[in-house]
Amino acid sequence: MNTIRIEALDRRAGGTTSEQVYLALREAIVSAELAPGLKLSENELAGELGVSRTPVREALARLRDERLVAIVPQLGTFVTLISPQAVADAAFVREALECAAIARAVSRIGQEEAEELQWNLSAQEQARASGNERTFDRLDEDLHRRLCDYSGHSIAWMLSRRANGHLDRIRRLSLPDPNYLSEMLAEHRQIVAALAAGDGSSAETALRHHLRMVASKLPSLQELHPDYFE
Amino acid sequence: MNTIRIEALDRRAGGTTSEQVYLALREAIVSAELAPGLKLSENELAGELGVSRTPVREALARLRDERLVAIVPQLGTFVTLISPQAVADAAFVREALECAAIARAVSRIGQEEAEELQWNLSAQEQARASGNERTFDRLDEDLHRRLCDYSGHSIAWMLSRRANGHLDRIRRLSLPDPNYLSEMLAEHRQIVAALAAGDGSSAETALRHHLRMVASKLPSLQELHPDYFE
DNA sequence: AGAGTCGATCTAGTATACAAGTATGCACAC
DNA sequence: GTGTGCATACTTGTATACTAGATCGACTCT
Repeated sequence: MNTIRIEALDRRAGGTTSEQVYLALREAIVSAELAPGLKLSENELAGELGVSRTPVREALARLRDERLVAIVPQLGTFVTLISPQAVADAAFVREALECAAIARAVSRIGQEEAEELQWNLSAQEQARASGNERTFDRLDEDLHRRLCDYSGHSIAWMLSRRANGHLDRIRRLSLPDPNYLSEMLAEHRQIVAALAAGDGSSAETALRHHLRMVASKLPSLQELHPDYFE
Repeated sequence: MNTIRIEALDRRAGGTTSEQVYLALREAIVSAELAPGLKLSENELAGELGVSRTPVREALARLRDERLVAIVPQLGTFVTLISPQAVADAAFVREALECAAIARAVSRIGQEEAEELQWNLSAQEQARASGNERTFDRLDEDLHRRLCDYSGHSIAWMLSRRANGHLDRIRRLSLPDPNYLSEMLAEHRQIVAALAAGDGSSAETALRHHLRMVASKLPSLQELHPDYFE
């Protein structure tokens, strides 16, 4: 394993050490700082992060559930290569869960919720204009989480996120594309507009289209980073 | 914690100790052998099962993700009470995932798959006739897993199962009801018949109805076991 | 020179030891 | 009798030690 640059954890921060390690590792993997295919070592990670193997193991176990790492007993732990099948799976799951959620959310959106969505879109516009990719990405997640929450089943977002590791990597790799942010923002606007108009069917269609757009970036990324893929 | 009767693990069995412990504990919780609300102790569980705390902790962490236990630091681990919200969440997730799966599966069902489904139904009929609830339950799971697998996204079943802890408990508590098996079997037949006929829309409707039937048992069970519920 | 074997050095899985925090119950003061 | 406070026995979280197995390289024998 090459040296990694995961910043030292702030152990005073909320939550347990395991949680901190999990968040740090997930971010490192999704951002490709820990490249797909890389061999990890519990010992090295523990050393890098200044903790013992125990919380590292707990974090890796969670990441395995998300298919972001593969743990092979007595051999090693590896950052999984981005798998087209896994990307398709993630897209399928998000489509199923989030479309079902938005269908239920449409009748539960009040003025307050509509304003929150609008505020999010405004912030996205600002982030796009200033080229702040990381902020845009967070707002993107926040928007989708809200859509699920408004359905009354926030579990949808938790599961969606948990199944979403491979698709998240695609999204993050797509961020440098100068047109990407504009595309995404336009699609987000469509979804919110349909929701605000109370048109559940259009909202669902727009969301479905949006989710498929993310996955559709796969081929060009596969060309750009062939060693990241299966 | 009262004495529990979890059978000793067969450590020669496949998989890691953690996996064995996870399966044993999940079965114990879903079957209500470990009653909702019960306080668990990592130490006692480890002693009962003849292993150390480490694999017990890994198993409990997975069960927490399924909302089957709640872990409170420095206080204790508890079998969660069955929560109507969690049951509704599980039903929502299964509906979203499995209905999306069956919609895709319908065009992928060949003769071989149809025969497998029919074989499963026959076995269910036998299990019902002989009153073998446990076998019926396993065949029930097998049927739903197959429906997901045939969609090409077996992840749907993995997630469905992971989100399904509370609903599984409802199903298991419903098994003693003498009419329950017949009802479920009839609904399974409807789903498979629609699939075999290539009628995706009917299959989806039948599956949706079927999943809602399970959740609809909640009120009567709540009356029967008031201490199991929130 | 080439092939096979043994060993050093990794790995993750498991067991045990230690640390920090909470609830409980008993002793003691009022 | 009642209330307060501390000691104790728990809890989970983290760190460390040990086990079994796999890989790879060097060395020996043919």
